Amino acid sequence: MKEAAAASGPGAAPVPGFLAKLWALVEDPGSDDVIAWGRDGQSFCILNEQRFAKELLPKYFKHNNICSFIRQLNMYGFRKVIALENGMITAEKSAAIEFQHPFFKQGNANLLENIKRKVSAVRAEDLRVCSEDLHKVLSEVQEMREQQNNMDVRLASMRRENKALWKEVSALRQKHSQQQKLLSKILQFILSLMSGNYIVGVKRKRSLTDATGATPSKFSRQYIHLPVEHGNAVAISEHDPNSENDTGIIIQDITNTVDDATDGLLALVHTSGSDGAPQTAQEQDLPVCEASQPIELSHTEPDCPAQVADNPLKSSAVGNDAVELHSAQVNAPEDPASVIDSILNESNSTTQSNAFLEREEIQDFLNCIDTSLEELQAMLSGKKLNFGSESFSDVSVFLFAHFDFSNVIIEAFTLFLLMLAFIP
Amino acid sequence: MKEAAAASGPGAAPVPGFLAKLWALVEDPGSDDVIAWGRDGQSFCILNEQRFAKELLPKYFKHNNICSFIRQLNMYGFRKVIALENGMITAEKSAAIEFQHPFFKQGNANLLENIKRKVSAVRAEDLRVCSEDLHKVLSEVQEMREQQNNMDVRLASMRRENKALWKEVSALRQKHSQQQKLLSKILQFILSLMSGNYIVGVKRKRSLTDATGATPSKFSRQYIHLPVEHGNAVAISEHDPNSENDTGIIIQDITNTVDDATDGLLALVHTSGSDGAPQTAQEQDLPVCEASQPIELSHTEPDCPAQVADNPLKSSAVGNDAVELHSAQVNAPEDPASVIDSILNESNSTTQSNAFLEREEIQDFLNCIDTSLEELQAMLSGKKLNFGSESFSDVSVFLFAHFDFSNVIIEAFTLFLLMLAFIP
Amino acid sequence: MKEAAAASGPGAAPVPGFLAKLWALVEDPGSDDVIAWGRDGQSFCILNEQRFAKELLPKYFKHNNICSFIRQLNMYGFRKVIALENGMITAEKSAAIEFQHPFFKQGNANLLENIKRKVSAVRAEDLRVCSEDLHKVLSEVQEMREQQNNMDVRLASMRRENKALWKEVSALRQKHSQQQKLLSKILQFILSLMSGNYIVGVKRKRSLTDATGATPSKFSRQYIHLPVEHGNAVAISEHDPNSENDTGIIIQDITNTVDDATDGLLALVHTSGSDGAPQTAQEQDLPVCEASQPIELSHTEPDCPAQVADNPLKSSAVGNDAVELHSAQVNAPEDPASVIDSILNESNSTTQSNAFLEREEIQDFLNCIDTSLEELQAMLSGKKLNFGSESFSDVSVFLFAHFDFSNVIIEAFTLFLLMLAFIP
DNA sequence: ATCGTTCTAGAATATTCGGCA
DNA sequence: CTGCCGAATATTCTAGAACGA
Repeated sequence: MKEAAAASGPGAAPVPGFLAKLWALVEDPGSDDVIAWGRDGQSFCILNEQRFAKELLPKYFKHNNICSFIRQLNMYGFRKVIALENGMITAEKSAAIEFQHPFFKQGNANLLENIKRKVSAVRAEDLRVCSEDLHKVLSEVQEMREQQNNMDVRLASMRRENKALWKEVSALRQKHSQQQKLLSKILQFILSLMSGNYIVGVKRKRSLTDATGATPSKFSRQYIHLPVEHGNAVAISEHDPNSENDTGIIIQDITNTVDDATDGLLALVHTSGSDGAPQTAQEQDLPVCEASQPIELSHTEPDCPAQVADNPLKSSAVGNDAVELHSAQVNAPEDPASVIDSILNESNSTTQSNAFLEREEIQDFLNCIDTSLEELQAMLSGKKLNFGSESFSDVSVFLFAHFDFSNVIIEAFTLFLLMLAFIP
Repeated sequence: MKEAAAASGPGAAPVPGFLAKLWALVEDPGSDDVIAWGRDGQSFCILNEQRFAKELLPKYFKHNNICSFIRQLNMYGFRKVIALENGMITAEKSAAIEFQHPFFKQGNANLLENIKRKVSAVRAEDLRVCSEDLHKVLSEVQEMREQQNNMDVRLASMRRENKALWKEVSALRQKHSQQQKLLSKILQFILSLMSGNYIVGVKRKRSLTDATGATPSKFSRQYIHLPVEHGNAVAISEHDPNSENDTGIIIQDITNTVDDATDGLLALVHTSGSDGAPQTAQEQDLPVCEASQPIELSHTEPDCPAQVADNPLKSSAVGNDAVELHSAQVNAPEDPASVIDSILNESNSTTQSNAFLEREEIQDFLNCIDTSLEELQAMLSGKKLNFGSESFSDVSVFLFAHFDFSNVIIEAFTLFLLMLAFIP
Repeated sequence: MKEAAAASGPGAAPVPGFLAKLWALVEDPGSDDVIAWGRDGQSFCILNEQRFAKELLPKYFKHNNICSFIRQLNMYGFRKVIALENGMITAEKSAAIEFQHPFFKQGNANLLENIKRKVSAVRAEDLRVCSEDLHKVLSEVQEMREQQNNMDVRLASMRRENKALWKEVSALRQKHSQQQKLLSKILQFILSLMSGNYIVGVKRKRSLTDATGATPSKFSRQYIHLPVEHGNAVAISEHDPNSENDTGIIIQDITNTVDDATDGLLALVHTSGSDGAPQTAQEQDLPVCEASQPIELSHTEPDCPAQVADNPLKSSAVGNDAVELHSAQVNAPEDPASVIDSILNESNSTTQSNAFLEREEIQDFLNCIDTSLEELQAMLSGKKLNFGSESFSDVSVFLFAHFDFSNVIIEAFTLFLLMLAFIP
């Protein structure tokens, strides 16, 4: 009877107790009135539920509950066969219970081993899908959120970095601008030096001529002008479409930052006291305006102390003419000293208008030069030139009183003149 | 019987049929042997399952299945009371089935309305949870999406910023390079000045020698080289490949494009007439081109009018030697003028190689100095020095024909020679 | 009879009980007078509602309510067939009830499985919504994930870019610093030149005095040195609030802080003692400090040598004091020679080492010069030259001891002296 | 750890009720 | 008014889960 499981023999699949018992129950001819094979052995029927539960079940199982039995059936995949007459209200006794399973066929006990007990793996579908996916999504979202925050932080840090970079670049640009200005000044200086040379040369000729006894007064201004102008003029004003600068040799660098307003300030203070020697002082401002327009920063530094080196000119004694001349000229950009001065000063980096030399200033300068030369000529020609130590001293002072190179030339020239004077 | 539900009256909570029937069943004294109140009316018991199912159930429900009945009980929240004696296998048949519910108490029919049928609470729960979570997730996702877009924007803006930064840096680099070149040139200039100083000494000697009446043709090229070129500077037009400017003093600053390595070219053309002759001044414009290109503007200004002032050097008569010499030489690096020229030209926009002076050049320079000194020595030691007026004029030309500093030296030397000549 | 459902066999679609029972009812020939196939088996008709409900329904269902039956029919998608004669109010009682369904055709029991019971759209809705939303969320999340990764990549690339930018900026800063130093040197040089000019003037006085009969031999090289240096050294110390530099010609370059808009301050104070008075030289280093500190990169360039050379200026009387001073001082930037020297040297500190002259080389050069001069001296002294040999030699030394421009002046000055000497 | 038992729940269908167009 | 439908409940079948062996 209960050999179903045992009969399967050793090595065979151990058919669960329930199946074995069920097989035995159904097979047992003695209980056919209670439970028996159904339609051609394709299913089995419990004909008398009452008796089955109370009489048979306890013999095979630990209970007399048909519910438990049915539960087992379901657990093993058996399905109830729905009878048409089920619905009958007046059904009464005929309520037979019929179950079937693909592998529970009369005469095929060997199929039993294919019947497997269900292990809760079904319910997955809906909830699993839903909840699972949902949880997956949730975790994923959380992960992404973290990632996002992370990225946020990185982005912020990069932002800061970038700001710093901008500051750096701005500073660099400013520095560059500063340097450029300096360079420009130096170049101007050198050029003015060179041009000054020329002028001197030209003038010398004249001077010579004049010295010979000509009419110094004839020197038309323009005449001298030209070369001179030319000399400097070398620095020319080409109009930049941007029109930011229009004169002189301009090396302009307009950068972006307003900040750069800072300037190197170089003040030249000359205080040379020399006996009896006239001093020539000359100063000028070289306001270098730089139009800078920063992107966002806007602190303009008014650090430019517009420091004007004043020269008290306590000149005196002989040669004051020269002094006068000197004093007469202002803003002569070509004067190396002033150029240097401006280079050093350069603090006037106010707003825009990188006004180097205004054309008028240049004009003034040129005029100045002319005047100076004329007077020099006059002096030299109408002189008796006795070189006493004093006059000499005067000349020497004149000679070295200036800082710039053009003076050197002038000095040389002067010496030459003196020499000429000496030569009988 | 079935008034349980109906009896509750109108307006009252409509107690479900099952509860009403159950109440009636339990209350019915006639069925107390099958179903009745349990422990003090706190629960009810089915004393005879068999009879209850087959006899009573059909009277109240459309089935005779105790399972269905129990299902309903569970559906309404009734719980089975586990009897101790239940576990016994051989327990007497009287194994009663006992159920209880908080609101199913004997004598308290009014509580029944509190008993609610579970309507797939599970499903509702699940759905609720699902939907809830889902909406949570949705909102979260949406939030993240916004955040992401936000970040996207920020990133893009930073990207733009970075590009601008690159441009800036590039511009700065270029500007720097430009400056470096300029600096290099200036340095070269200064160095050449220094060396020129010496060299001039050498040259002077030769000039003197020649002036003596010797063989002008002996003028070694290099020797004279310097001064001459210098003198006339011999208008040098260096052709900038970019050809934007080729004359005049040009200091060009083209920032933006790295490639164009454009250079400021500064050509100086000096044409000085020889002795006694008035000098023709010739001026040229000094177009200052500044191409400053901000980040995006890209106007390359070809404003440099390639103005080439050529001076056919119609010099003549005396001193033509110098002239000839002049024409002969070009680009002697030691010549200050040429150095300046190159500074201004700056066409050497090679890579970085802020090529100042190559070591060999310096060596040459040193050698030059040595030679100069030696020659100077020689000259000084064996002197006869007779200066003719011609030679003088020549010298004067020589003296002023040049613009650079070396001229100063030359002039000084010349003066010295003159002096020597004067001294009996 | 009961085969409707059962007959479907195992694995077949389990036709719902209602459909099976309905099929059975309609098919059953015994009930054809109550319910039977309609128009050619395309539908079925309930011919006698009363008898059908009261006699047949209970046999198949748990009710005798034709409404419930019809409800089920509707539930399964059956539609009532409206008979034309239905509209008649006085239509005979025999008004049959006719229903039809696309898959309920006589002779095609196999189609039954296609008939689906309508499920409370609610549940479906919920599920659908759930699933729908879930999938939406899923796809969205996925999309965002991609986007995030994308952004991640971009961010990383920008990060790299930024690093490169930092490097660039750093390099630029360094380059700038280098240039600044160079410029500073050049400026110093020029200034020293100018001041040298002055000094020369002073010296001239001395020279004259000396030449008059003093002890020229006292002029040691160093001696001359001092004044010169001093000349520039005048360069004065203005106190920059930033206190980073406090002396001399200062060109300061502070990059990092935008605000501090530090200023290069270059103060030149010339204090030239009057004739015969010793000059006080004072020099200081011009430390150019560049404090650059990026946010995260932390390469602090130790470019700031915090080198403060102070010269207590114990200048005094004539001569040797100066010598002492001299020996005491090294690397006096104000000395043109040293300035140039430093300029040239400075290349070593840069990156690529635009190797100029090595300090030793320069030294060699100087020595060379000295030697040459000595020899020259010797030669000259052995001459008949009217000069006091000594004084001349001295002058020569003076003449060639320096390479810089001040020499030009010095030379001129020397010439002048010579001239004086010549003039009877 | 699998299986068995029991209680409970899920799910589909069934029945009923009520509403709507 | 009635066919159709939503909703609540009922019935049935099956499954989940706890617990014990």
